[in-house]
Amino acid sequence: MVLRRKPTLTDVARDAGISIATVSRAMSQPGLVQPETLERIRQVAARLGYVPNRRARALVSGQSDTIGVVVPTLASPIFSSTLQEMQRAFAVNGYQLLIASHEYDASSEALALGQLISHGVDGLLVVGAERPQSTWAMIDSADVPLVQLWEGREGFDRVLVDSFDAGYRVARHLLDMGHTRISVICGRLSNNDRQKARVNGIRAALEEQGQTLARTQISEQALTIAAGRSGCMTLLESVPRPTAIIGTADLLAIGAMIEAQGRGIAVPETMSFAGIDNVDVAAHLSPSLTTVDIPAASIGSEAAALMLRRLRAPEPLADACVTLPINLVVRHSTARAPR
Amino acid sequence: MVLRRKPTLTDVARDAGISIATVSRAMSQPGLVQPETLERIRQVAARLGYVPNRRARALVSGQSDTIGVVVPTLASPIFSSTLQEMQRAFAVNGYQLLIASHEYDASSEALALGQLISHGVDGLLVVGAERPQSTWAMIDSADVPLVQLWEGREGFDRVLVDSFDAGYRVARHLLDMGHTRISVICGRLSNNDRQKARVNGIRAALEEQGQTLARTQISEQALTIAAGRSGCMTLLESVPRPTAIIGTADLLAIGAMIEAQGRGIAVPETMSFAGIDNVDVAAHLSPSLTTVDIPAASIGSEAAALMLRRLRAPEPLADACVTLPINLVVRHSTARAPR
DNA sequence: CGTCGTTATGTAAACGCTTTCATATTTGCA
DNA sequence: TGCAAATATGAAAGCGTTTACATAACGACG
Repeated sequence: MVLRRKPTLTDVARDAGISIATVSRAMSQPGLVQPETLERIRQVAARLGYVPNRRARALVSGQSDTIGVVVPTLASPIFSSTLQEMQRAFAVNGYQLLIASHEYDASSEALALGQLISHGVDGLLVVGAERPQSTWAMIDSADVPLVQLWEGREGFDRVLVDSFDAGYRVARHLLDMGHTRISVICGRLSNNDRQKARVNGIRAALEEQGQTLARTQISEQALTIAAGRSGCMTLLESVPRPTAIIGTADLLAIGAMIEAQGRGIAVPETMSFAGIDNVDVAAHLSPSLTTVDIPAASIGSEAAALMLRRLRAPEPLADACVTLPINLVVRHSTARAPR
Repeated sequence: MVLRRKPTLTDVARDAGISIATVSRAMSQPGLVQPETLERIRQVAARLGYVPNRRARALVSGQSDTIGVVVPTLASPIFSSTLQEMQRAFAVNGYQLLIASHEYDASSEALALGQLISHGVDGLLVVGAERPQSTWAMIDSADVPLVQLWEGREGFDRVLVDSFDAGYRVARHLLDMGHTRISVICGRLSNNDRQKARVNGIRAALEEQGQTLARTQISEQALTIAAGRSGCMTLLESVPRPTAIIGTADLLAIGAMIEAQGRGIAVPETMSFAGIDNVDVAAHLSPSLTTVDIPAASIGSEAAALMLRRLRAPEPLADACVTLPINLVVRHSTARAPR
């Protein structure tokens, strides 16, 4: 009784003694077929286990009900929550997400984008604006709606978060507390304009106070807790020792703080620690981590909303630009600088 | 100069003064066309910005180079790392991942699976084996290779992790340390056979020692740190107070431990805490968290390997079953029970 | 009672590609 | 030189849908 081949419109049509056009209409525009015919078709379809083939539908209609997303990595609490929200918003509207990641490698990203385009996605979501000219050219010629996340260039929709400001604010907070020796642990800067902007924001705040951010005050690391620890180890060796360390991602700050505590350094009395992201665990650490809240989930839902709006609009739209607010969350890992 | 329509094989063929069949061959089996013709075709294709349309290719070849994955949630460190590895393994082999999540809702899962199937994925990856008969029927009739993750029923490939044993081992560890009042914070049990198995494992270990696991010793919560805290609050009220709390997910255990510490309870001297998962942060907490390591990333790569093997095999294969080892990681959040 | 909308259904042409089969054209070898 | 085998290309038939366009049946209306 096992069918080797999946039933098609033709199979249903034959069994129902009717033409495939009518069956097709019964599936997509039920109003157009007579109620009793409709009923018969539905029964046959159910009996055969007919499932419409979206590839064929996509081929003729030009719509695939599929959205492509390219993120740097899936293994990050930030991108996870963005994706989670995005997936939810799109699923509700009948879209599936084709997800790719590239581990901060420009050519992997280009490859992934090319594949997604050739899969015929109805829309494309990308993180950041920094990519080779050739990749942009590919996106342009694909003629597919694009929404940029976090950072974005003009000409396409974008959901922005001011990473520079995030860096600026957290640095400013520490400066206001009287810190004059602030060091930074950041993620790999290449192909990561968010990390760059955060560091630049910190630098701007420091320079505003006549301070500088020397190379020796920066440790570039992978984005893990363990890397935060090792970054902290390095920075602790500099003389004079910093009174505050900013991790440009919470995981880095968390690692750094833990490392310092492990060495008997009192946090925040002797040294302050602050991050950016506001990941789940930050609020629960001891001491709880001062950080800048990045609304990762909202980025996902806003981006989805923008994309859906564009997909539904019959004529071309001017590109939209939504900037989401960020907030300094002062907790207990930062305090006035010791004298 | 902007092309409104994407160039097709026909466009390339016309410009190169050649038939579409040859162009098609030039794209997929370059060996079959004369070097100079090939060169000419390549130039025209490049000039036109031709990208093959995979939907059309999929329609005729029956292969979409697309793999569907359905996970309970994207916002979990565990599933994230599984997905990350999976995505990498598949990308290397030219496959794209269509990812859906269902938030532990059976009907959402069925919907997602239906959509993936109708998209014509070449393979399907699912978490767990617990789903309604109708969903299984759909999977069966789709006639698509399936790999099950974490738990799985016979008849399909599966990459297993013994969740029961994970629960058993962590409970056993506490029992061996002399604990007699062990309470549990677990995730929502409905539609989550991993959580169920972990709890059952714990129960089995307890009963082996003549103990029981009463309803009042279990707190069912969402899978977040905050939920772990609130679960801990509840359990602390029971009299006599437990001497050890197991979180059936690290996030729960972490939240619980933090809550207890916040109330001035000495960990592990007065109370022990243990989790399951071995998330990144577990090793870095103070005290570091005793837990059971679940090889989430390996699950992803193993599953991908199984799927790729099946996709490449010309004839049907017997279903494979890989069980990945789990390991109790004893750290500093557990100690002998106080007298 | 013939003409005109309606309404329900059928016919057939795409959509962009792969692939079989047929048709040259070239090469190898007796 | 002749014939088979190998090589390169083309013509055309799908793959499973959607969707004009055509057709048929049926009242309604003048």
